[in-house]
Amino acid sequence: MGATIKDIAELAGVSPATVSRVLSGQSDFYSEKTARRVHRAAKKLGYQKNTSAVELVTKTSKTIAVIVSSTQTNFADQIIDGIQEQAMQKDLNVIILYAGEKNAKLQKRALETVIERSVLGILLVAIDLDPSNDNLLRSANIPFLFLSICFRNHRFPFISSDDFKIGYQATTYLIEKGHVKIGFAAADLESFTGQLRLAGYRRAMDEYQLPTSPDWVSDGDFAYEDGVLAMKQYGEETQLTAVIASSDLAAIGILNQAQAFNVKVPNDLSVVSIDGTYLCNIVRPRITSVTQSFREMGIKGMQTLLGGKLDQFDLLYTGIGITERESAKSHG
Amino acid sequence: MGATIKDIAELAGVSPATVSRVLSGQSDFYSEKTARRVHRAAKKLGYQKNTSAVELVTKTSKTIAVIVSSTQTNFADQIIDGIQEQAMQKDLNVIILYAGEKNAKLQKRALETVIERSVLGILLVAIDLDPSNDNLLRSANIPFLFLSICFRNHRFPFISSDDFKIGYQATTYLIEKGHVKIGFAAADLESFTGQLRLAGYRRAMDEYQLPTSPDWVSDGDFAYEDGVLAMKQYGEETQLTAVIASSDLAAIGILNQAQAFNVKVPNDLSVVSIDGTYLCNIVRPRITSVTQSFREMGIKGMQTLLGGKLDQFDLLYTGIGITERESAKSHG
DNA sequence: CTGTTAGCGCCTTCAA
DNA sequence: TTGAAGGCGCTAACAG
Repeated sequence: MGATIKDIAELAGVSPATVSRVLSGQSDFYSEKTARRVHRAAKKLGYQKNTSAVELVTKTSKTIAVIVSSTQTNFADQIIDGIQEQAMQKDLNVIILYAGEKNAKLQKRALETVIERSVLGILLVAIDLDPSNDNLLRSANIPFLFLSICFRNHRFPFISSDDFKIGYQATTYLIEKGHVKIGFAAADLESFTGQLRLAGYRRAMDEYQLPTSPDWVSDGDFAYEDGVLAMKQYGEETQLTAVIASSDLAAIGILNQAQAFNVKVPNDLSVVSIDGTYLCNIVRPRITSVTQSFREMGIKGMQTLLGGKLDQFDLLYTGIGITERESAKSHG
Repeated sequence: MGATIKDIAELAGVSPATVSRVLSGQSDFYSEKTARRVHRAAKKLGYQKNTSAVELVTKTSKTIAVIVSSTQTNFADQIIDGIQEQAMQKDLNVIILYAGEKNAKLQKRALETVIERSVLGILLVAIDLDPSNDNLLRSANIPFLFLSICFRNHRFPFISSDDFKIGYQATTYLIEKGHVKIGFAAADLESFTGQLRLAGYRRAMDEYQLPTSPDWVSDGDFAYEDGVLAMKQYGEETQLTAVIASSDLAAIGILNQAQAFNVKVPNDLSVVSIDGTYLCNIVRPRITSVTQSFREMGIKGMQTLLGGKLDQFDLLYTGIGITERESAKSHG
């Protein structure tokens, strides 16, 4: 293939070791003169460093791996943006791998790929790791951190929004707007995230001594279709005056099905979504949301990952906040 | 770090060479018995192959790299899906890197990262490579192929939709619906893609002997805001009865600004977008689009990349088609 | 400041 | 079918 440091050494009339020192920028260990000679020779030969060789001997890599749950998670972009920003700043490379949705085999494959390459660190974005892969990840001896997902019992270190608070805040927002009958739609109730949010919703309703009904809670998977289904479940003549959607896409599903029912948002029904991605701004009516700090999640994620101490890592939540738009209004 | 084949060899009572043969599956070169022994030892030690070492000696890698222009290109997901499908099938790993939007430095960085790792092949999705990086890519001696972007004069091999045809087809569709005054909005007229589509639009208008006006063509960058701006440029009282948007997001921008103007879509104004991603289905009215075969682009991309012969590669266009939805209707 | 030497973990002849 | 030996390209002591 390409030229090696040996070729450069020959052309520049120095030893390979010197070339190595110059090229890897170990300043103070070579003279300006030889440095220039080496660089010139390298350029002339179109030299490209062989990362495999470097990593083989140094046993460290300058790339961090991001494993994402699928191509469909529309907020992952923001998290990755934050990661990239930090990587740039710290002169690290980032590679991204997809691990599908709840697919143990794909997860394993992605993990193996990055472990075999002994990356510097692994960030897992919205990955609900199959327990069969726990050991693989743990025994690799590579720092890792989960992003945008919560675990029970400190199974793994993670950074996420406080999902209980998300549910709580969305609900109190609506209650304080005068709503009493509030739906909770399209979250995956099997997931810890979904359960936390639901718990937050229930707590808020309880605190205000508002009755709830199982019919108001619809199961799903955070998807557009789940929003549509939820609205269908509530029905054309629903008694609900407000709904909390588990994601922006789910909220759009609710909006569209409401329109099909000729239920007016926000006049007949207020909708609050969770996430607050750009989608909230481009649909009409715009969607009021509990907005998560995804970009910050990426930034904090990188900082934490690189900061070490992941073993004694104690829960870090990134901020959330209500962004008011047109899809929710006061009731009564 | 982890165990090496030497450790395994010791534990299994064979030579490292044998372990290597067993683990890399060179069947016919070892007995079942030793194979079992080796595998058992490997599992016991939690062995993970050191990819750096393997690649250093074999000089080949089983991973293909995908470089994407940014996290914002919402159709890239579909292309990547297609790529992943093929990779899965051929037992290849894929890593994804972002190269920003028109950012020569980021492009260079991404290229270097993957070249240094001597990946099997490089797929560049929606990357308008800065000329300063042409040489880097070419001299790496790694097969590469551009996806979803066109080049003049065979600068690089690519697979894309036929952008001229896209412009032409969108226009004739509207003309045949009776529209005469048709806008062409929010495409980047500096890009070859934008120019081709515009040429297609003009050809169609010409063929039907329809006059056009420079005012009907708005420049932009395929973004949501460009759609909004285009509609503002056309104005509340526009004479246009139809507009072709350069992307789904741009179309949504047009929709929203039209609504702000109280211009009814499709009654007062028909809108056709280019791309046909899921966004077309979740906004109201749904958007009629010239739909591109992004997934197929990914699949064909992988096949072509791996098939070799990229030097004598002759243009391959993936299919397009009109998907009728509610945002466009007959005029007059 | 620079050259020499010895591997990193693995694959691959070559011989046995 | 297996083992021994050499080397991939690079870095890291250790001398000088």
